[in-house]
Amino acid sequence: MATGRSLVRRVASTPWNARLRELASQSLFSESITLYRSMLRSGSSPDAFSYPFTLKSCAALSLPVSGQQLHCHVIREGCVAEPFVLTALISMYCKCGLVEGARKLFDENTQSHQLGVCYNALISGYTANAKVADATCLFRTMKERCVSVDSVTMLGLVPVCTVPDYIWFGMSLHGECVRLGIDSELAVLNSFITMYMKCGSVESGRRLFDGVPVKGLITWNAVISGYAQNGLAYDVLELYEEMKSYGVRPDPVTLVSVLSSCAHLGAQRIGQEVEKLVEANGFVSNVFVSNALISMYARCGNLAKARGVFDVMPVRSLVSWTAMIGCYGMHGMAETGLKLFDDMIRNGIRPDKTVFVMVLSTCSHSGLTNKGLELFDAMKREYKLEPGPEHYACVVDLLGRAGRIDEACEFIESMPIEPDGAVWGALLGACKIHKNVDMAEVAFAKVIELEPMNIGYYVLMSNIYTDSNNQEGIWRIRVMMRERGFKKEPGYSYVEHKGRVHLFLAGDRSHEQTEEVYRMLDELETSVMEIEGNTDCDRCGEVSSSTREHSERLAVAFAILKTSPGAEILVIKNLRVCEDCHVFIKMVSKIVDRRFVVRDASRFHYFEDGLCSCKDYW
DNA sequence: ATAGGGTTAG
Repeated sequence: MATGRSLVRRVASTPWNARLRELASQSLFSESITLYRSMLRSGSSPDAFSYPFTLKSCAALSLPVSGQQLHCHVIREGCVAEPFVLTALISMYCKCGLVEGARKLFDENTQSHQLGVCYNALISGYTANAKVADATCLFRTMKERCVSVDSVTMLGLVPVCTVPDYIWFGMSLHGECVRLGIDSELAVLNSFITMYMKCGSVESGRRLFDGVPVKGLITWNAVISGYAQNGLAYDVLELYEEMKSYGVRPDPVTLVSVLSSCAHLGAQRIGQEVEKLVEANGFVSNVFVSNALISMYARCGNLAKARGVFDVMPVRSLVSWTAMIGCYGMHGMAETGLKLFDDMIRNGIRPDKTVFVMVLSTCSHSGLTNKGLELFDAMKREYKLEPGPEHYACVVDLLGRAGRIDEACEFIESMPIEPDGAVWGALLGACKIHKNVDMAEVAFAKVIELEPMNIGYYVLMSNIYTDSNNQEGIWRIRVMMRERGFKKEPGYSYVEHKGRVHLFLAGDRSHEQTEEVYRMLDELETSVMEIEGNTDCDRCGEVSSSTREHSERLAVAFAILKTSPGAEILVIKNLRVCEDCHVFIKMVSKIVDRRFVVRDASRFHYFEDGLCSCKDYW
């Protein structure tokens, strides 16, 4: 081809270049690569003006082979030294995940050492490929060589500061931007807002956001997704409304965060509104959006709709399968979930660690002990995945629930990695179910060493002592808790009503209809043969308040008051529904003849006609 | 004429 081509009369490349540029600027990347190919076929030879566009297309589509081919052409045409071409090549290698190749190019062409854009391309390449040390190191080199740092350098560098350890570095960068006078550029502000949010400094991020005079869509998205990532689902919905009131139109990124917050809060009505918007704007083909829809419907208890979204997706990602499988697990439908897992494998999708967490916990919730152990084995042997602490915790849970406590202990001892709090916590939970006080004390000592501030474990241990009538033990736990000075009760529940989410806290009286809610609660309690008690509730963490004021009861009472007879009631609880409340809701479902769906931290409970879907309450 | 950049899920 090459020799043949040189015989063909060379045609001026300018019209080709203009078209290449047009396509690339419209993000029609594969079209631009096709055009480049026909350009070669027609006998016109590309020049230094053709490559940047074509390389950019390879970068955008992550096509390393085509990119390297282009690199060869560049060498043949002798224009590697051309700054625009060199930078485009470096960027292409980075975007295709070949950072070493990019670095080699950078080192070999020393003229790039004075070009800020080359540093910028390489730094953002390091950042995108999680090479934090290389990124910061190159930034230092850049300054040593007196190459000027600009806002694009910052945009490439700031995203490395997304772990709390790097927040100081991030703040120093912020200071540097002020000195350079680029701290008011919108993109720079956006990247710092994101940085603070990802480090968990939600207030700092919000303060920066409030100070931005003209906010862009990404500015709004940065805070909305930051709230979502920090579990502030309520604030997400609030800010989303505010954003719309300013006339800013949400994009798929916004809607993904909003949907995930609806999932969190059980706000199906709001989620459905978002789905309408998704359809109206043609975002249905966006995999992120569809995955978020699946998870929203699943976590709102609407399995059929979740499956409906899943079934019509033209392209499913691993995340789509994982969300769907996890959703069957939460609903106690282990068979369907495991069948879907098999389907996934048959479809040639390689499982990852997360999907294994889903299938393993599905097995343990449904008592499929051996099936779970089999899968754990297959994970290591067949799929060559290194189990993490979360997988070990699942296996301990699997063995523990089945009453195989000794095996669970041996398993922990044989672990090649250090067990974390969740592993010992799973053992502690098993000891509660099977009333093994001695082992519980061992597990408890370990677990509070690893997670001293997790209140749930203290409550669990206290309840194990309660079950065995060990007054001294109960007292000891109380003292420990007092010493550690636990603050307010973290138990809360949500109910959605008329497109608004109502939040209830244990013993809380700040809800606008508190009077009515408590009256209804009293009424229900008179009807139910109430088990009075001030015992600490197992795992639900709502300590030292009477169980009769637990958040899920307030939510139930409110929902009965507000919704029409016959309507199903969905209550979301952040922790676990305690035994007392479980019994209470069961009885209420008979008295008021309503169906209750309660989603707690790990699964769904269905209450109807005095019965509950789960035999064993967790 | 041409290069480098910010937000997204289980």
